[in-house]
Amino acid sequence: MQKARASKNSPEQKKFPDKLFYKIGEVSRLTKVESYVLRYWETEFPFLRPRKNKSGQRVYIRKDLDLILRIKELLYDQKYTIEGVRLRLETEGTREPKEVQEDNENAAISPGSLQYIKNRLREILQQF
Amino acid sequence: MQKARASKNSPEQKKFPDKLFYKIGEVSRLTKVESYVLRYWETEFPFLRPRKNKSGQRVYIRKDLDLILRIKELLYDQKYTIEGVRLRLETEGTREPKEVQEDNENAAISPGSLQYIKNRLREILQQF
DNA sequence: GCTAACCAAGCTGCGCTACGCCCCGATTTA
DNA sequence: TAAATCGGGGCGTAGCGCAGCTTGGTTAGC
Repeated sequence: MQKARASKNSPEQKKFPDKLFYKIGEVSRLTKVESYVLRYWETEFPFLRPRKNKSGQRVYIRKDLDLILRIKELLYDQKYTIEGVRLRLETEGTREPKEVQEDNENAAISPGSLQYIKNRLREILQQF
Repeated sequence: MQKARASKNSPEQKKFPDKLFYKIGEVSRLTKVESYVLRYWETEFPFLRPRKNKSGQRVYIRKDLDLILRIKELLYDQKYTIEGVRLRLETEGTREPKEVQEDNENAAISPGSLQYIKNRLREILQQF
């Protein structure tokens, strides 16, 4: 009952101070991701491109923070590659979980024929 | 109506020749994964460890082929890291083990000979 | 004086890949 | 039937290339 995957109004949202803009240092502290990693991610994720102010400093907004946390989770917890994260986040709006039900194990001898079994037995014996 | 009969051999299943054992070269051809990659995966995925026959050659079974295709999809399509695939497959296996129903289709075979063959089969399988 | 920007170069280890030797099984020869 | 030959796998391991940071150097704003 505690958490339901950090959505729009989850209590976890509270941990970010209520301000409109964040500089890279703040973002780094809040998300526990080093500044240089944030700068690097920018080169890898086209959808993580904060604006810059007059003097060229990055200006992050709340949405960026959520995105950063999501990337962090996919990369470090779920262990996707950067490309995997990119793929996944780009197609995330497309809600299609693709539930592929695994087949059961039908490995063994099922068809009811003595001849069938004997053939398989020979096959096995050839292994030796 | 016809689904009752088609359950065991779904269309996808047909792509593998119907045999019990495969050598690494065959597996490589069937799954389109190089032999040396298969050997490498063995060092990374504890659940992909084919038996070896007397001469030390790997002996894969059908279940391994399915597993290999699954790994391939996670690695190359979804772009997980190897560790990510491992995590995912290890927790995925914690589903329902699915009770295996068996031995009720043997009516046509004379009970005596079937039992003999099964015993012999087990005996052989122990050799691996 | 701290923080940020940019760029280049360096580092680590993941995920193969190449290499050299060995063995199996089919065919030939005796 | 056995022995000999031989080519196409199969084996394990060392080496390699690049993904993903990480560091260092320099310049500039608050």
